[in-house]
Amino acid sequence: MSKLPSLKNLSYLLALHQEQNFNRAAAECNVSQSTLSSGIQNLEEQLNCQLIERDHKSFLFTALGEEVVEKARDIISASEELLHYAQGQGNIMEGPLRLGIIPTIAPFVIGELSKNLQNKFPKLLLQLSEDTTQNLLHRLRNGELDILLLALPMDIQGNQKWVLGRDPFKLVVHKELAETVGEPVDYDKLPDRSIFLLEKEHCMAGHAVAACQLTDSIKMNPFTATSLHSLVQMADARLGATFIPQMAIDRDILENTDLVALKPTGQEASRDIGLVYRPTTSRRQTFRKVAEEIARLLPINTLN
Amino acid sequence: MSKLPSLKNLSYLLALHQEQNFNRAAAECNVSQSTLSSGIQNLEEQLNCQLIERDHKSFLFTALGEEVVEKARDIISASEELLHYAQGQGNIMEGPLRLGIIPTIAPFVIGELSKNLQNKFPKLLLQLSEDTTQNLLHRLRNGELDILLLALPMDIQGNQKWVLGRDPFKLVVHKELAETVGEPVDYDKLPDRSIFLLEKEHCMAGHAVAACQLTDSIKMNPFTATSLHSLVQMADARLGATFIPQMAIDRDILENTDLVALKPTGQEASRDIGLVYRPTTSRRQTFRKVAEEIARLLPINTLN
DNA sequence: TATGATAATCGGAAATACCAATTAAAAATA
DNA sequence: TATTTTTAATTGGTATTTCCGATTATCATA
Repeated sequence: MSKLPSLKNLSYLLALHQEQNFNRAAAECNVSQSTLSSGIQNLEEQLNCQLIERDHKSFLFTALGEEVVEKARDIISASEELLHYAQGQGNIMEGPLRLGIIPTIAPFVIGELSKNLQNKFPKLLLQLSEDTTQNLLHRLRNGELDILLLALPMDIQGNQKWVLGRDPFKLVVHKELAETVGEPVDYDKLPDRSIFLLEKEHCMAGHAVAACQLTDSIKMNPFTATSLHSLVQMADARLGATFIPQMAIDRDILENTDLVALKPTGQEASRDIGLVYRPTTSRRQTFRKVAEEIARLLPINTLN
Repeated sequence: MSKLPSLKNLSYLLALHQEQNFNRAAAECNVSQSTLSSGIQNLEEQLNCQLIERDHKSFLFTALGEEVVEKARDIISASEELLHYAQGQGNIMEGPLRLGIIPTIAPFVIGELSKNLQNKFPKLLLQLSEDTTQNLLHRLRNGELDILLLALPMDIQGNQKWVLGRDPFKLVVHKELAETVGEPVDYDKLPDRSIFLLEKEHCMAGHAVAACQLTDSIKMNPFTATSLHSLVQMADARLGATFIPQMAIDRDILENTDLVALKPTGQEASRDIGLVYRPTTSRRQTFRKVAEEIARLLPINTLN
């Protein structure tokens, strides 16, 4: 049986894949360029296959090389986890935890969440990162993040998830408009193009439309906002109505406005909130405890 | 950041855990005893924790050591998989696949299965192993086996599963008894203590009792058999009736007997057949293709 | 008390990992 | 076009690590 590749060489390969440049990758690994170069050659020899196509000046990862990178990532991160685990004397709630959250959830949970985690697991080092669903999924794949807090349904690619709970949508309008619209909401009473939503990079626009059965309605305004807070300001300026998730209202996003929240049409006008992680992780237990903490903060907790 | 442990030292630890003896473990790894000894010490230093308690003469793995062994196993096997994968130029249906099957399934699928896999994936090296559910689960944990074909429901511990299909139970009686019993079966027409089952090491006894709603019936005979073929012989000798899964009947287990198969009472008198694997595996795609092949051989295929 | 088995330790030899300097080739710039 | 810069591979030498055989220390047991 041939010898296993060394973790060192695998980490060289990962750095090279990330930097796409031998010098920068070598610097990243704190070794000389020649060391990294021969490390890669060594690896190719051991694996008995071509990982990168040399182009005399530059290079390109082969298809096989890309796949080896994927697998190497899992091995390296499992090894890092083993190291942390052992150094923490087996305490799984210790060390860094890199959590990615989408912008329509983050501001309404991170305060309470980090406070609670800090209390219960003082050695856990929560590192938050706010980004769009697509970017977060990419960074999860990279190994740059450990878990993601997303709104579902969503294509989570090869990953696994727990559904933590549900977050109802409310139609938010100026109080002077509330009576005209009624409750539950009758969209026909709203002027055309008077519903404002987030730009489509945010999944919330789609979720709200689907959950509230508003597909292709002429009621939607083509102008889109980039944050829930902007939407609230637009509604407060009587430009129209909008959908705001319950968790934002619970955190007083409507304070100091003249807005009211109405229950939209549709039995279950809500989005699901889920925690997403790589199927190859070996930190399920850690993630699970975090999942429980997050679920307790949601308007409707559906975690087992 | 501290240095990652080397795969070599991790494999020394695994060998030591398996052999529980430095000399044998060293032989296993093809290194000297001193090398293995210092490898372990080295590892403890790097991980900054005690993995084994030295007792001046012998030793014992600490709780933390046991857990590190678990995690190390995953890392080593992921590395071996990477090696195989790369050496096979990325062909996931290549190299050894160690499949464990329980005795009440094995004889009725392995013939067709190995033939079909051989045709479709000639480079796949299927290594079969027949054992009880409990032993198989233990060997899966060990890394001694890759996947298990089991009857469900069953506590599969921390593992993951796919349900491949369903296998109905039939009540098998001598043809001279068939008319008395009727169809669907009226158990009251059977004499007391006339139903024979497998010994309780086999999960099938429990599954049959549950599926056919026979709990604690006085109809059961306390004498138990060790194989389905014995049960068939006993029924053929008019000692009583028994339950036989459809897949066995499909493979002509009743040939050259005077037995008939009757539909038992109960809407869904059947067992589920599932494929079980470690959650940390990185060979899901390979396993999935095997799952599809197995599902095609079952009486009722329920795999997506 | 001797014997055998065990794991740790020690010293030296072999293998390797690493670096700095150099080379070679292409790209960017003058 | 000539020069400079950037890039990865190669080379040769050094430092480090790994490994082995021999030895030691400890215990169980004959």
